[in-house]
Amino acid sequence: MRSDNRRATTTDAGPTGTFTFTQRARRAQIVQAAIETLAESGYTRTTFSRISRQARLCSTGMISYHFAGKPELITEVAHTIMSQAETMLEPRLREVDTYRGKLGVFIGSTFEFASTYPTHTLALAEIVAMARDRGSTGLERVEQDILCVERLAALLEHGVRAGEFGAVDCRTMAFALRGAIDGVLCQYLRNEAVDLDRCAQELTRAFGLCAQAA
Amino acid sequence: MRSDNRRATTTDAGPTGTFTFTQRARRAQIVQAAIETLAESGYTRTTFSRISRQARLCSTGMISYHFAGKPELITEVAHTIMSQAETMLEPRLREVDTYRGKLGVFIGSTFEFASTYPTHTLALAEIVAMARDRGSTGLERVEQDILCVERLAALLEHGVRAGEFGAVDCRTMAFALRGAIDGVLCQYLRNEAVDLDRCAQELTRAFGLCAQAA
Amino acid sequence: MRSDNRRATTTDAGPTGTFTFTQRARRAQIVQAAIETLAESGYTRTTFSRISRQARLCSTGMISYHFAGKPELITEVAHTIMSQAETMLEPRLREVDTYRGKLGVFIGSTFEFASTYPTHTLALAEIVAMARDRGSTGLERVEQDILCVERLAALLEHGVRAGEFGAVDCRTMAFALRGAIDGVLCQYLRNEAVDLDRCAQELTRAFGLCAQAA
Amino acid sequence: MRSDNRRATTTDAGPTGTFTFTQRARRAQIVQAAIETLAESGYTRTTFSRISRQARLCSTGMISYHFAGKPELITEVAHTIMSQAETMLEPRLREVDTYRGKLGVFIGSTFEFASTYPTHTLALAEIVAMARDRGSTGLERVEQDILCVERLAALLEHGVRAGEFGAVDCRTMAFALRGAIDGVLCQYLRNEAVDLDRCAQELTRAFGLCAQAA
DNA sequence: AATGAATGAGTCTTCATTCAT
DNA sequence: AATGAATGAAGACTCATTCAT
Repeated sequence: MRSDNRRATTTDAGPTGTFTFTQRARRAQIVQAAIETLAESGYTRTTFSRISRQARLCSTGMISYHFAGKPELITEVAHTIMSQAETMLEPRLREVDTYRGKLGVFIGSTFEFASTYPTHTLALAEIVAMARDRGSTGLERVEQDILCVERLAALLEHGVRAGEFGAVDCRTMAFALRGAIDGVLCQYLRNEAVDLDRCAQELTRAFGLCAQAA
Repeated sequence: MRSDNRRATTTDAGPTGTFTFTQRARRAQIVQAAIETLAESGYTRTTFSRISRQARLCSTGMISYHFAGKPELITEVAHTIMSQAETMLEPRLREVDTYRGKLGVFIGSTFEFASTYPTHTLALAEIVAMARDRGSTGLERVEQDILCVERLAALLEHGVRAGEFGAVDCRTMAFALRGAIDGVLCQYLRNEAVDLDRCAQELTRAFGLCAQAA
Repeated sequence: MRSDNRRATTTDAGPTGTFTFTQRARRAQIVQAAIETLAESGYTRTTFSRISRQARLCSTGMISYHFAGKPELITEVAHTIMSQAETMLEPRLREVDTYRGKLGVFIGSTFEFASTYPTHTLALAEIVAMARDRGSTGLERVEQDILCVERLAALLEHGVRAGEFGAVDCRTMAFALRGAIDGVLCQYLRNEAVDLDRCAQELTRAFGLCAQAA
Repeated sequence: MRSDNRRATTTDAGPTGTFTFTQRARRAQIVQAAIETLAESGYTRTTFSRISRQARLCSTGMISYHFAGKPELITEVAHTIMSQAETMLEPRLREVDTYRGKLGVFIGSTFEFASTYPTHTLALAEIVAMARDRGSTGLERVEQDILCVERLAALLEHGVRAGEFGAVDCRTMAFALRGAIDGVLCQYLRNEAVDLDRCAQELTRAFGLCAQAA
């Protein structure tokens, strides 16, 4: 647990909490190392030892010093990656008017993020697996955040209301689409040749059409 | 590793190997307890001691006595569940002639299996996560068996050749469909209300149509 | 520990105790398997499991059934091998009159036993190692028996009294000779080419002469 | 395997590897405890838990923390003892010119080491037994180092060439001498009264003469 | 007389966490 | 602020021994 001697003098009341400049830098360094370790070695082998080895200038003790525990670290890793993906997605979504267009942007942007940051995507995939496991304490929140399909469901919902999509159970379709995207990315990250652009088009059409004729 | 004590006298040259009646019974009991533990506590917490507690009447040594190691146990669990799903799927596939029909049967039967055996489905999902992790040793074979989309890809391929489906990258679509199915099941297994039947229809249509109009 | 249900009906009040015909046969079979296992797999790997596998027709339970414990089994193995060596040595010793001659016979016969029964010699060597270990309970007696140099010391003593050898500390020289023999056998059993005959002559002369000129 | 936690910052590129001051101290402490345990309890009972008990202040985890595994610990123990013996032997060998003299020094110094450090000698004897066992993994290198008679064989060889010793199979004689020394030490370490000095003289003469008259 | 099955104490090892410095 | 060292609970696995049949 977080050592009591770690006190913030310069405060940073952002969403990441209250940390000094140095602390934020260290946390970022550790998070980066954790991402690389997750992507390279996989969930089970992502131990504090490996992470600290990856971030050449810290010991396992330092990780415990900067993070309240493993769940906090993993949570921060997940949020870091997700907000990065968000950064790529957000402006593109705003450029498009139709919901079908937004759907295409969503899928395409997700794929592009994966091809631009495969390490981060792999790491996030490992965390998804980790978080799905009801054995990992402290990751319940992350699980909700990661697996969250609310945004996607809302997009579909709006599209339905706008008459662009058929009347479907949007939440379920969101889960299906989320799964489909992950399935394709899984294939892609396994170094199989995948035409992500074409695939994005096909998925967009399939999920756009799926309930239209119903 | 498997205790050298345990040697079969009554042979059973089935796929389960060469075991006596009692051995098969114990193995089945342990496998069942492992399934329940996986579903209930998740992969990380599925330790020999939890499994033995679940199976009530044995110590952790007994599991080691009956299984060569953790990978063997997990492998047997996976194969048990998969062959159970296969048993449900196989005859239904044969009842249908068209590939589109077969696709619908595939999705529907997968959903029905999940609703009939949610525990087994959850357990298999945990193993999938486990197997994807590059950190787990000895599960490489299971990984291939579980994550295998060959069957699905072949079904789509045949459908394309028969002119029932559009010309798509069948392997990628198989990954997408596999992912979509898992995504919906994920929602379902999280105790959310899902109309699996309707969802099966929609997915069937979506993936059946997806490239037809191209 | 020896099961109480094992009762001798036909008695055999020999040095091996009181056993029925069947019991003696089983014990011999197990002892033989133990010898082979010791020679092949070495001390640490000589477990009841391996022994019972070597003796194809018995389970580990049977070994416990026939022997009071591991020490008893190992003890019997040692005595079996030693009495076999004795059988080869005894008549030859009687054929020679001088003590120097007897010394040569002792060394030569030991070497011949090793080349005739390398498996037994290897097994005995493993037991020697095992018995020297103060960690193996119940083998104290075996240790005394195996490492016993009384016979050799007595031979030297008689030779000294007869004026054939110089006045040495016979017991110490017996230990040295015993060690020298084992050293050479160690080399021989490691599959190195050794001219045992010539070596026997040299050792005989060396230890015969060693104190003569003193 | 060696915990990844433990990483040296202060380097020590000696034969002991790269360790900090504290690490070297702890390793030495554990090695010392292991030596005592080996000598007192014997090889089989030299478990991490006994060693840690002997070293009073550490848990078994600490041994794993400082050593990559049991083989590494045992190897370090062996090398420690052997280099200690070497330290005693080396300068004495250089003081003597004749090979016969060197032979005497070798035997005498070995005996003196044993009488000065009986615990270390006992411990090394246990490791020899351990290393001879084909069942112990990871000790192959130690086995070669410990059982190595090359040095002795070379000494004899040089003596033969210099005409000081008779023409014998030096390697075999080295094994015999090594064995003879061990045999006597075995007696000595069993608390029997042995006149090591006189014995050294006799062995030197015996092995020096052994083939001279041939 | 024999066995297959079960046991449980004990093995080495891993790892997040703590703590003195 | 940081670290190296230490901890100890928990992990999988082994094996001589016991026991009902």
